[in-house]
Amino acid sequence: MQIEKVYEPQRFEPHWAQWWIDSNIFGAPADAPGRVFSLVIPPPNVTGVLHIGHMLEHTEIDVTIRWHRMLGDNTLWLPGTDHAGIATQMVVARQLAEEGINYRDLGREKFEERVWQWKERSGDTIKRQMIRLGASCDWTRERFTLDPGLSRAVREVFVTLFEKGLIYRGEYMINWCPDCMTALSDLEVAHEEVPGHLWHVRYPVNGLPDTYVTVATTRPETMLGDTAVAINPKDTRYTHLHGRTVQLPLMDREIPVILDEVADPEFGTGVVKVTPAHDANDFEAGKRHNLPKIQVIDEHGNMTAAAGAFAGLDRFEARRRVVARLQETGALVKIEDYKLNLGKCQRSKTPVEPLISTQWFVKTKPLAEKAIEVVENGRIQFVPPNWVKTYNEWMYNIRDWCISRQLWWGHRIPAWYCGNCKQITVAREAPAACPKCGSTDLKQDPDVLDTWFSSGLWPFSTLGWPEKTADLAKFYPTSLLITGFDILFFWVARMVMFGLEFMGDVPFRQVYIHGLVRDAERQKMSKTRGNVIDPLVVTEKYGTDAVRMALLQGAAPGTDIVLTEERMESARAFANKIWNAARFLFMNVGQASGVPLQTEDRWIFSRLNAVAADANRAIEQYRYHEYAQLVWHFFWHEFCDWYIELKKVRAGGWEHAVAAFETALRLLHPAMPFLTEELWQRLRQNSTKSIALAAYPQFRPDLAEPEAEKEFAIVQEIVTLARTLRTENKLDPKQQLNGTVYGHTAALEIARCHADAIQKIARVNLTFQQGAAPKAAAIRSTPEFDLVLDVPVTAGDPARRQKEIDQVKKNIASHERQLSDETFLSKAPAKVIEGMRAKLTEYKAQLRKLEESQ
RNA sequence: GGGCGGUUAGCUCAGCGGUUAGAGCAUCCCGCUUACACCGGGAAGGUCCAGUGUUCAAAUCACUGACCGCCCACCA
Repeated sequence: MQIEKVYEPQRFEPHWAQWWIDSNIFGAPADAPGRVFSLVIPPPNVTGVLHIGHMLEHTEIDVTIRWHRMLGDNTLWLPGTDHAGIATQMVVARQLAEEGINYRDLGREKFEERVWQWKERSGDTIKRQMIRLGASCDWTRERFTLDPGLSRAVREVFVTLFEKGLIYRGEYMINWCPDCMTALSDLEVAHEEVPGHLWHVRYPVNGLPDTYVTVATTRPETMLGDTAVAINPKDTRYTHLHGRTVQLPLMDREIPVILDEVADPEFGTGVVKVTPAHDANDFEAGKRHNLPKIQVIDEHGNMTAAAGAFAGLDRFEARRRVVARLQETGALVKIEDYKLNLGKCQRSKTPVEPLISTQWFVKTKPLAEKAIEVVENGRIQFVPPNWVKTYNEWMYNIRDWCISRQLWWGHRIPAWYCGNCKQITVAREAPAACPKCGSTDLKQDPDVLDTWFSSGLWPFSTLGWPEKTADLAKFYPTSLLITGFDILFFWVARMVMFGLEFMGDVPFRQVYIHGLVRDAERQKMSKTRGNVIDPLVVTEKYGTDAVRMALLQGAAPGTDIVLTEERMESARAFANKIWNAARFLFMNVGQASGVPLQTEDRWIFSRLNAVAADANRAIEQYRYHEYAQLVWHFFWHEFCDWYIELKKVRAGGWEHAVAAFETALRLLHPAMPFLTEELWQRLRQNSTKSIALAAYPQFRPDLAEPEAEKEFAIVQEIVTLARTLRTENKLDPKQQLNGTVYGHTAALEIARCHADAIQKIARVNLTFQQGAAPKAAAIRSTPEFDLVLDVPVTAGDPARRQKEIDQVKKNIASHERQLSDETFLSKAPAKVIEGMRAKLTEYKAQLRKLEESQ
């Protein structure tokens, strides 16, 4: 059988990627019997191409998915993409801006057309990338959040929640991004600590000459909208102000002193200005005291007419001017440096402006209660489990969710306004006439929904809900969700709430939270840092399998993943190693078959069996790094370094080697699907179509061969010690040496059995002697035997020998100390004591040998 | 202000109560041994952040502290 010398993944990876799809290897029939495993993809945003973080996520998902498929489960990985409202709208708007077009001038319809064009391209790219990365999804079930079916689900959910009173519309203080020109949810505001100032401003008290109250503020420009100052009712310092009013500087407006808990006596002067229109706390205080709300900043972030002399100014310019004016008038008492937590728009990084606005909200408390319960009672499990705390923290302190966005790209809110009677009608489809007055002058709400509203329905909307589909019956609840912690609240939490509310069941049974991909310096990857690893580039350079393997090697639960060129290089070397092992096997297969199993054959099958047990457990527990290391170590350091090397010096029996190799390929397949498919297809000793559908190796007690493992360990030990002695004594690696093994009958018997193999591998001709070894220069000892090489007496290394003796002495001392300790003997388990005694005996024997041979 | 994670070999990380603490990469030495130089063989390298405690036994558990990340939070 011919196979090319060099591993060139680019030659076959795209081929198998396409073949898997053409052969419908990954389709999950809704009517098949048997155990089901289902997972919906965290839909990537159609904002562009996939980055390395996606590749990590998809690799982890793919390993688990392929494993389940090979276990024989009816396995579904449902792929798709998210319209990502605000993010995508910004991308396209920016693109238009580069063409010199303001997207608003284009008009809503034309703009939406442009976004759809963008979506088609981005969606295609994402799909192509995923296919190239070997993601074993069922593409016949691909979904997009704006698909008609999913849009219907959105309307159904909206209307139902509205009818239940869980969605309401009202005027509240919301986070407003003056740059994106839309309302945001609390989650879309990123708080950042920035240096700022605390300006102390004094307000004259009416009716008390030369009396002032000093307030401290970080936003002096908002004072133009002050409608009160507040003091704490318990604050005895200010009882003389009760019932009074103060004069608002710059505006010359008389505002009341109110008694309210917003004022913290401990902070600043204990007096706080109240701006109900531009601060969430003040908004609440204003409601309590029936204060007027004066909006001095508009949606563009500019000062309104109500700001008097400052009208029309940008809010930051207004701040400078207000401060300057206060200074001039002597109202500014003090400027203090102060670090403040500035809320910025997650997308545009613009400081968010708290504004009063009429928006749609989801009443989240009732939904959250159930969502907390299912995690508490274990119906949903988090891996690693510490995420439960984070999840609960958020759920217990949940606040209502502002879901309306003043954008064009997204799901239109299913509400219609009557131009005649102002009635608002919420409905699944556009009503023909106003149900209240019969007017046909109806306008749909121009706003769209928060992207996460539709993402929250993803586990069931993608399966056909609200229709009662076979898919839904078969695959909901999904088995597992694999995603990043950054969208735990945005997405995971919402899916749990919606899933419970509309399906009456959890959306998934387990959530595995993966880490972040970082660079060699542990830095987060970002475009601005210029340290991003492009999946397409590295895939082309090292092969998909190698990149997957490199990612998996770092993918320990609860940790971030460091990905470096070196790691990918070494993973590629691993692939090359397997490739060449296959090449060697193929060259020899067919030669002298019919040879019975040798010790090394029994050993490798026994090892394979043990690795199968470990690999299954590792994947099951999402210990991808462990799985990667297991197969890596097995292939390279057991199969190649020992097994093949031994096979070389045996006559024939290659069919056993091929059988072991084939099993190992199946073990490796979830990690490196392309390489394993390529080699497996070349082997083709199975009637199964693809290795992706072959059985995943399982542990079988009857395949364990402890005697063969023990026997082989002695062979390994003799060979390794012979090599050590050779290097230590600076001997030519090619020189054939003579040596003697001293030891007890059992060990000698084994050694004698494999003398020919040892002779060829270690290049030592062995003789065998019962009993202890005499003094020799080149000697190495184990508890089982001594190995002496016949080399010039001068060649030894006394320093190394002394070091070894010291180490053994130290071990003996510590063991003796332990074993003479009464408490230890009375409290430690017998197994431990026994083990320690045995060890002590061994050390003593070893020491004797070392000293005798010195 | 709360919460979560981390601190182990030069680097990146495993290990998370019982033998002399491991891996990959990097380093040093020797080898083009007829699958593979994307290779083989050998070696060197660690007071497991500090302190206190629990325990017969601690890198591993608890507490305290230091330093580094991250998340959440309406004190002006």
